[in-house]
Amino acid sequence: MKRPTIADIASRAGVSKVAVSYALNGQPGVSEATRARIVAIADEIGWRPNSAARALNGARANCVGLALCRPARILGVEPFFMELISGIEGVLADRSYALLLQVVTSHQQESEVYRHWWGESRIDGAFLVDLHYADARVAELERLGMPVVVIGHPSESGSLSAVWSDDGEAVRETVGYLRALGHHRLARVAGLPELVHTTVRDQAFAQACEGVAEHVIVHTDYTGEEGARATRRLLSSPDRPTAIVYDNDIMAVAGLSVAQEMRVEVPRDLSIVAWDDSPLAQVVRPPLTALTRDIPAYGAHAAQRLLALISGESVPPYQDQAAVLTPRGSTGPARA
Amino acid sequence: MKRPTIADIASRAGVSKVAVSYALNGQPGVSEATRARIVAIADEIGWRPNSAARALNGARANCVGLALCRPARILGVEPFFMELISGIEGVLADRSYALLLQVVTSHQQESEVYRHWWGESRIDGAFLVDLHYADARVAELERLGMPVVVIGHPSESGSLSAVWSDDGEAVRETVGYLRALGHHRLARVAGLPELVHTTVRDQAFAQACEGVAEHVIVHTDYTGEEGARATRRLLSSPDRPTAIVYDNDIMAVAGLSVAQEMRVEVPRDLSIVAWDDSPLAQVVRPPLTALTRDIPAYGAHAAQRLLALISGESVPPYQDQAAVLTPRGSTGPARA
DNA sequence: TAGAGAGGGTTATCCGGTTCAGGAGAGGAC
DNA sequence: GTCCTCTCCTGAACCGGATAACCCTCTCTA
Repeated sequence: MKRPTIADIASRAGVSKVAVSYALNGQPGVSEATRARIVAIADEIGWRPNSAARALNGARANCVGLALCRPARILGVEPFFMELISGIEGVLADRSYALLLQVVTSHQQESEVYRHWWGESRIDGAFLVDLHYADARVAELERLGMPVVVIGHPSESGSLSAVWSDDGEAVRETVGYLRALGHHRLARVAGLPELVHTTVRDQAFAQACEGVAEHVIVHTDYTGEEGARATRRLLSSPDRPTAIVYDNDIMAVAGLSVAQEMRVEVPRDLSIVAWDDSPLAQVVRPPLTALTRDIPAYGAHAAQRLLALISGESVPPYQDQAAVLTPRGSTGPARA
Repeated sequence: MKRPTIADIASRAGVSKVAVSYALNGQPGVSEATRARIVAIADEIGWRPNSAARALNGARANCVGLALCRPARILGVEPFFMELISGIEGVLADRSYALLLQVVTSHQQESEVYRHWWGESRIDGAFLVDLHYADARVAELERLGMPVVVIGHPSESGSLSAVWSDDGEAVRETVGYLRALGHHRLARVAGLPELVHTTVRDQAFAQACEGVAEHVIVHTDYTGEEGARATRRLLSSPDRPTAIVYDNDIMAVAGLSVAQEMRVEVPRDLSIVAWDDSPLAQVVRPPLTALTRDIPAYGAHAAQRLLALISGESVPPYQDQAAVLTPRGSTGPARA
């Protein structure tokens, strides 16, 4: 009934605990014959190393942490995090690392969670997402001295390693495409203004439009309701935009619905672009032109860096591929 | 630099390790004055109990596991799991339990993950979701003797505790509602047929329609594409249904788009109901009538049961509230 | 004033591994 | 025959807490 320990194996094999430890860890100090015998016994009785006992010897916890600070109702809707997590885990699983997850409601709580996990030796490192400007979490994590990979722009990640992608490039590609289609009045329905990547996109958007197109930016909380409200306001203005770029797909879908409800035909009267592609973008009519990126790969890269960091390597900022535009039915030439 | 231990506190306070242990755990054996002094020192130097050391004493790992066996692209789209997870964590966090998460690609892998975690004393218990008929995982987990709460129908959960909701009731309410609106040809676009809850809903649907309405059931993999394809086929048949019930919201949205693309007006020519409400259901035009349930609460209940199970209590199956119908613009009277 | 009992601490041991400092025995060189 | 080296293995200590058992010092009671 009790879980077998190396002591059990040792007594069965007629050797000491130490020999068993060496044998099972592939260390020198035992003959091949003895090693084989020990391994066979371990297999037979289904031995697994007790992670706590290992961790107690200053070894790693073989676990990394991720705390997400977003309300449940937004987390559920945004495919981003689930895809990111599954990408992260693909890498972790290969190295038998586990992922400790917690959903929190404030940055302060988030810092606390990390402090606890680290203090209790539960994790060897962590990811930090949704970077803000002058983010208190960065300082806090630097103070802890814990290996951390920031998934976000390196300009704000302090001394922490960062994995990021150039959103500016994607914005420029999008604006260029819309301009080529003849659009001169562009709008951007953006996410939370305090997030670094929102500002990065905002600035790139404003810059790309500079002198060649009128532009307006509206900030929201990523929910469909706010996306709908923003769209309604934009489409009600006398010089309404002929193209809108949304910061996520749920808002883009909401915007599409608002357009239809206002008898604004897409893409004839209005072009729509969604940031982050997803099945959702493809099932609506017309299917949404989207900024596609491989989010699981993004997560995988971050996980690789974190593991490298944990094993003592130094990890320079890593720039992942920028999102690319996938044109579909929701964008078309501007009406003359 | 090194993490403080109770030995550090002990030497500072001029007492033994044991006194510190008693003091910090609120056990009798130390005077209030000493306790206060020790707690103050612990606070000051930022002591946290080493979880590994605690776990080594036969104590709990203070951690439970959840392995999800669905492809990333489906996990991302389905708000269900994220909401479930955040509900689970609300309860866990209160008792400083952590959640170990892993996304796997097969049931076999899933069983393995649980075996490893349990064998390594990483977790004290686990959740089992997406129950199949004659599910091998149930037998496997029973064999492990690990506390497990199945989130699914108790008829298939063997000796494991179950938390479930009566999908049959929700189906009957929906069919009743559609019939009252005058619908006589109903369709159900269902999820994976091997899942227990799919069959439960299928049977309840067939039974509720028995003798009072024609009905057809199509199975899919929950993706928008298959939802769209199923809808297209249904709407192309000569005696096409006047109402369709979808097993998730992404398929319902896809179905709505297909209807619009085929010039089938919703709700005039076709009523649509989505299982599981979400912001998505509310942002499309018309907003979708949905079967609403409090998924975070569902997860919270499961977590409460799991913690009870871990602390040795016996936990009878718990039936959560059934989903309730939230009528919106996508359902209306059948045309004469 | 001895004895009982309670309060407040301590020492020793354990949990399941890892690691370090040897030690026994075989084999080789001189 | 002696000394040295190398292989293979062992005892003991340790990681950071929890816990059982015991001990000392008061205080209260008979």
